[in-house]
Amino acid sequence: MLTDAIVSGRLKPGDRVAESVIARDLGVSRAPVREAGRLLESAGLLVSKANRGFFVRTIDSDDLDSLYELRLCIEREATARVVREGRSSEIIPTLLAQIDEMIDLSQDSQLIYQIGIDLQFHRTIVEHSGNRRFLAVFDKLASEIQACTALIERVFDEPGKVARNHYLIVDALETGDETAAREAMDYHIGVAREAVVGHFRKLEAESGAQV
Amino acid sequence: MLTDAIVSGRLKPGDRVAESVIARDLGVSRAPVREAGRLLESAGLLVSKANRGFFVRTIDSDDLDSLYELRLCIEREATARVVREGRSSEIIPTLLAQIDEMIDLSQDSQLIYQIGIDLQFHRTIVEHSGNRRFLAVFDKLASEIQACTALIERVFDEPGKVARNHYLIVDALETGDETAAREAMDYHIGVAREAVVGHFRKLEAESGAQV
DNA sequence: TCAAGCAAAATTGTCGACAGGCGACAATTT
DNA sequence: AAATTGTCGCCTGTCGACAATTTTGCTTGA
Repeated sequence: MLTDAIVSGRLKPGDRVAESVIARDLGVSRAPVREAGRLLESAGLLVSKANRGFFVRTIDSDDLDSLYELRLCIEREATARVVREGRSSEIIPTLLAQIDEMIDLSQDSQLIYQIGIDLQFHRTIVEHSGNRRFLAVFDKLASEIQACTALIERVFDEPGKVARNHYLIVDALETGDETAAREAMDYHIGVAREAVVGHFRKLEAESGAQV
Repeated sequence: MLTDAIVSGRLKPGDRVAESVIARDLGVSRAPVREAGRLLESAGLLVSKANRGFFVRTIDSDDLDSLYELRLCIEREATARVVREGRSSEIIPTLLAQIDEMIDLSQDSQLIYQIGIDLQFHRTIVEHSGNRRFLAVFDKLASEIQACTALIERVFDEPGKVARNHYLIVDALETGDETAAREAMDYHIGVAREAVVGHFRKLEAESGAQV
C-alpha cells in the first residue's frame, strides 16, 4: 500500500504510527489499518507495543550487523545452489540488465533507487536458488535493509564502482564453480556490510544512541 | 494462546480455520481471533486466502527440505559464533541438562515432547550466538518443524540414540575449535534432515500429494 | 519555580452489525 | 447424462461505537 512509501522515507525510526490518525488520513476504518500494521510488523518495519500501538522500528548498528550476517548465510548458499542446479545461464541476462540499470542510476545520483535495483539483483539470485525459504527470509531482510539505507545520506562513496562490482558475481556464476560463486558473494556482501554498518555507526555517534 | 495447541496437534494441514467458529468457541469477538490468526500466519503455521480466511499450512517434502537447509545455514554459523565469542562454557550445563531430559523422554517414548526439548537444545545455542536475527529466524523455523514432526508417527527409529547424539555437539563446543563446532552441527542437522524429510516423503507417497 | 497529583483527551482493544464475495447445491439447458 | 446457470448460505472484510488504558495538560501545593 501507500504505507510502505511512508515508512521507506518520511517517518523516522521510533516515530509513533497511530492507527486512528492513519485511518482518518486514508478515510477508512481502523480495521484495515490494523491489518496493514500487522503486515508491516511481520515485515519487520514496525513494532507494536501492547496498548501503545505501532512504532517505526529502531535499529542499532549491532542489529544491522546481525542482519548482514544473516544475509550472508542465506545468499552465500543461494549463490552456490544456483550454480549447482545449473540455473546460472538462465538468469545472467537479467542480472546484466540490472547492473546496467544500477550504473545508470549511479550516474544520476539516484542512490535510493540504485539500492532498490541492487536488492533486486540479489533477489533474482535467491529466487532461482530453488530454496523457497531462502527467498522468504531474504524478502524480509531486504525491506529492512532498504529502510536502513534510506536513513544514510551517502551509503557508498563511489556508487558507480559498487554497481560495477556486481560483474564479479556474474563472472563467478559463469565459471560454473560452486565454491568460486559462493566466495564471490561472500566478498561482495562483506564489502557492503562493512560500508553500511560503518556509516551507520557514524550516524549513531552523531545523533546519540539508536537510530 | 490455546490456538497453538490446536494447531500443534489436532488440526490437519489444509484444514480451514474459520475465525467466526473459533470466536464462537472461545466466546470472544472475531477481532482478537483475527489478530491471533495473523500472528500464527507470521509464525508460518497458517496461511490466509483472500475472502476465504485461514487454513492450516500445507507443506511438501521439498519445502521441508528447504526448511532444513535454512536451518543448517543458521545453526552452523550460530554454533561457530558461540565458540568464537567464548560463550561455550556458559551454556554447556544447560545443554547437558537438556540432553538428560531428552534421554528420559526417549525412554518413556514421549517422542513429541522429546522433539520439543531437542529444539530447545538447539535454541539455547542459537540464543547465545550473539546474533539476534539468527534467533528470530530459528524461532519461526522451530514452530514449523515441531508442527511437521507432529504429523509423523515414528520420526526416529532410535530416539535414545538421537538424544545421545547431542553429546557430540557439546564435545565439539568444549574443544573450542570453531570449525569443529560448525562441522559437528553440520553433521547433526544433516542426519536429522535426512531422517525427517525421508519419513515425510514416505508419508506423502502413502497419502498422495502434499500433507 | 518545580514537583506531584488529578482530570480530561486521545488512543488502543474489543464488540456487534452489515455488505460483499466465494463455494456448494439445485434447477435448467444442451 | 453432462454442463451451465441461478440461488442460498456461510464466511470474511469493513465499519462505527463503546470500554479500558495511556498520555497530556492543568491545577495545586510546597
